[in-house]
Amino acid sequence: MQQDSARRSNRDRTEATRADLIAAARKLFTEKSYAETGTPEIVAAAGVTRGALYHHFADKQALFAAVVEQEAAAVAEEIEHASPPSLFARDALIAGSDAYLAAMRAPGRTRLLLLDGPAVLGRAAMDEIDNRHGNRSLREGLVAAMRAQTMTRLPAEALTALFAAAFDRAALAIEAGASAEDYRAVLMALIEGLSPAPPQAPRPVRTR
Amino acid sequence: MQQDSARRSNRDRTEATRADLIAAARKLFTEKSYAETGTPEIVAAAGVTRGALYHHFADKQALFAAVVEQEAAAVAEEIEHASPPSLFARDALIAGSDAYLAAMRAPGRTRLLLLDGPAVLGRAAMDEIDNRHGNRSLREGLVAAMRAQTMTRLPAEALTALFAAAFDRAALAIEAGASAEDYRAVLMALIEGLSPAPPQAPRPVRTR
DNA sequence: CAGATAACATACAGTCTGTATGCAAATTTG
DNA sequence: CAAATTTGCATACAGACTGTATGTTATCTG
Repeated sequence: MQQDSARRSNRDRTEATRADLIAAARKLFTEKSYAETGTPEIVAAAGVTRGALYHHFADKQALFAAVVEQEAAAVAEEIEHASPPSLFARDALIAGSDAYLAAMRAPGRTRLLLLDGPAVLGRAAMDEIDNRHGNRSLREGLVAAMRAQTMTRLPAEALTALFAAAFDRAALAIEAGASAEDYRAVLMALIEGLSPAPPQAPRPVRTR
Repeated sequence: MQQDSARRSNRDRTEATRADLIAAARKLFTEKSYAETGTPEIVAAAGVTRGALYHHFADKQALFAAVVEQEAAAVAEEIEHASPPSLFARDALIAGSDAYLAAMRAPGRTRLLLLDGPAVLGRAAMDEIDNRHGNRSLREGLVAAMRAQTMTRLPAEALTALFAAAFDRAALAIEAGASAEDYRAVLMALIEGLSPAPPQAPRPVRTR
């Protein structure tokens, strides 16, 4: 009768405490910064001790990486949920853009994913995470737009990265209080600029 | 005869040790990251003690801010030096772009200015620094291009920020080993995309 | 149902940051 | 120009944090 909680399998225990740690860390990392959040505070919020943390994660960075991974997945999921994939290429791009900017309004997300993430894990690691989640749809959208609308043929990798960077900066600016419409307008103009289809003007692309 | 070094005015001393501290910090912050560089190491390299550091700077962040400020100024100076301001709007933009990408190849600069800077000081503070230095010419170039070539009329603030973000990401990618030509091509295409007036010779260039 | 192993908690060592204190050189002041 | 004061900086200290080592209990295995 006192064995209610003791009847947990080892795997369940691991899974539960890992989830608790990630959840507590996520809350704190989005409220404060990575540097300002100490492991004692995290484990206290999770209801365990630092022993548990260092049993499940190599170090503080590894826990942070798990949080980032989860949050990036959440953003990607929100986007996918908000933008039905069966639209015309450019419409899908626009819908995805708005969904991304909306998703990044969740408190602390910009700092977690756009400031602390790159600084703590490095740009390469963040690229890897992004490519596994959100950027995939962006890249596909851009490639589709390029293909469908004779968008200027450009290296997909670089194009995706630069657009992602612009979206990221827009999210940061909007959170800082800048005009969301201004940034949205510029983003749309950038997309539009690469899709010279509407008027069938001869579009020379001087790259050098 | 033993008073050679003691014959320094107070202001000279301050200036000298401040410069020594910033130089030592710059070297270490570009070799390692902000978090990995401790104040004991910095003061040792500068030949002073931590007492001097905390006498001249409020905290480690303030010293870091001074380093960032100086480095941003150096980048801006390199750009200005490399791109004569008396060219046609778009040519000036292109020259400035290349100069920026070249300047950011200095070891550790991308991490200092593009990763640690925003994370440690915040995006707002970095924007303030950027606007005081490098971004000014970018903004002016964009505005000039908009004006001269009937470039799509867009909010200058947002346009500048998003282009700056794209350039930043390009610098990071190039340093990470990505194809500089690919990124350059995309950047040029983005600029081109906003200038619907074809120059003169529409010769399509293979960018890939 | 022992023995091994996994999931923790506790204790410890090392390092770092920021502050407080002390002292000598420089500057100011009467 | 001597006394008082301020400045520049070194040393000493307090608190906190990270990662590791050790111990203990619960689970899994043969």
